Amino acid sequence: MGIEDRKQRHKDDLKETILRAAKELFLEKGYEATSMRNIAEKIEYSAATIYLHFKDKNEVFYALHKEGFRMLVTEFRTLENVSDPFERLKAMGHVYVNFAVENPDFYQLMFVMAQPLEVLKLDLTLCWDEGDDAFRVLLETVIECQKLGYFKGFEPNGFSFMVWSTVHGLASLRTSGHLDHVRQVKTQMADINVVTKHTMDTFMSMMEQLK
Amino acid sequence: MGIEDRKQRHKDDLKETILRAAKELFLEKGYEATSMRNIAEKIEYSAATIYLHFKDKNEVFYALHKEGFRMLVTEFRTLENVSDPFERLKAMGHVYVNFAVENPDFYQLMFVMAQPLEVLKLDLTLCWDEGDDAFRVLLETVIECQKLGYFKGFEPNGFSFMVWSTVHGLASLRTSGHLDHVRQVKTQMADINVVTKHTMDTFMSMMEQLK
DNA sequence: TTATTTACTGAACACTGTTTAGTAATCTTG
DNA sequence: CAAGATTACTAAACAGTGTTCAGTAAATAA
Repeated sequence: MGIEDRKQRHKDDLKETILRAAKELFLEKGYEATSMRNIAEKIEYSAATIYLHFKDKNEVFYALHKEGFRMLVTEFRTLENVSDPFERLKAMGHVYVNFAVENPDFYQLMFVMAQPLEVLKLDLTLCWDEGDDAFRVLLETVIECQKLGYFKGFEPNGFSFMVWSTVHGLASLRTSGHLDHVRQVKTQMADINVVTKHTMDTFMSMMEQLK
Repeated sequence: MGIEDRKQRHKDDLKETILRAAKELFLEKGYEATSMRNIAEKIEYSAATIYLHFKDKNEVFYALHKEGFRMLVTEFRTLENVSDPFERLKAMGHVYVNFAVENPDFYQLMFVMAQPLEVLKLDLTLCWDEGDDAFRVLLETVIECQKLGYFKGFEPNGFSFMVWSTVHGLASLRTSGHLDHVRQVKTQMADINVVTKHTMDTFMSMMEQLK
């Protein structure tokens, strides 16, 4: 029995071990399809043990939610050395959509799923700190662009929300499969990556014309 | 074969009764939280009976999915008498977002949830006919706008995908609560409806400048 | 040495979607 | 009319779910 085997080995941070296993399973099979027993089995503990470290399945979810934002913000940080703010804005768009495509479950976790109300109210400041960071980076980039003459006459908050909507909308339609469906039925475009890029490029060149 | 007709009618009645009950429960408690037994209980049949009319829970879902699109397309049709295509495009945006705000579960059902792959492959043409209709209406409006000099030099498919992304992104961030969260933390805007409208107006006036 | 705390688990509870074997009632046919 | 076939339906079971809780063995403290 695996449980007996495990007792022979020494234990370090069990909470972290649970998160690593949960992350792997979530990214592999999705949130709904991963059971607490699956996670427990993977780390050779009983399911009940997870409840000693996390209130419920949602709390495991939110720990990873936070980690997802750290990943995204880290990727955004690598763009800090792109000096031209409009080029940076374009790069941010691509990083955002690529992140969604490469980590669809994390993306779902972070931006698509509606937050259960209790957690939203209690952890409001806690669990979205990194998300707010990401928005702040966007807003600052928009303001920088405006200093260079882009988006003249637009209120920066509204403009940032609009950019976020477009990029998030594209990421969401892309990862849900709806974009691909309409591509197949309505267009002659070769594959989903072409459509994604084409849509993004259309938006970027639209913004470029607002110089 | 009047008797055959009557039998078929009775069968259709029950199928419709199931859908009405499922719709009420889905809109009230959401898809995941509604069980087949819940639906059965509501109409005072056994759960197994539902499986005589629908292959599985997903098929109930897709029947309503289709109905949601019929509702949205119906709302779009009322805009056909708006003669100016750019005004019509703006109105479509508002109808779309309002639909999402007023029917968040239907919206989730139609645009947010990732389609289970089997159904996507089998029912591809069937279950999204109305969705494709909605996209076609958008595409035609974009083309009409271009005839009036808007969006010059943009490929209409890509432009339509971009418009859809933005409007869907706004609807999705709005209904998930993320938009409201960032509003609270980052802006001084009064309430979520103001932000939603402001974001939409920003996008519309951006498009207007492409004349 | 004894008492207490810690770390963990097996089993149970109340659910879930789905299948199947079976039952009554109705319809068809000899 | 009687017997067989068809229909409409269901109770019960299966294998799974998230979660709780009583209980246990080991480590630590008194």
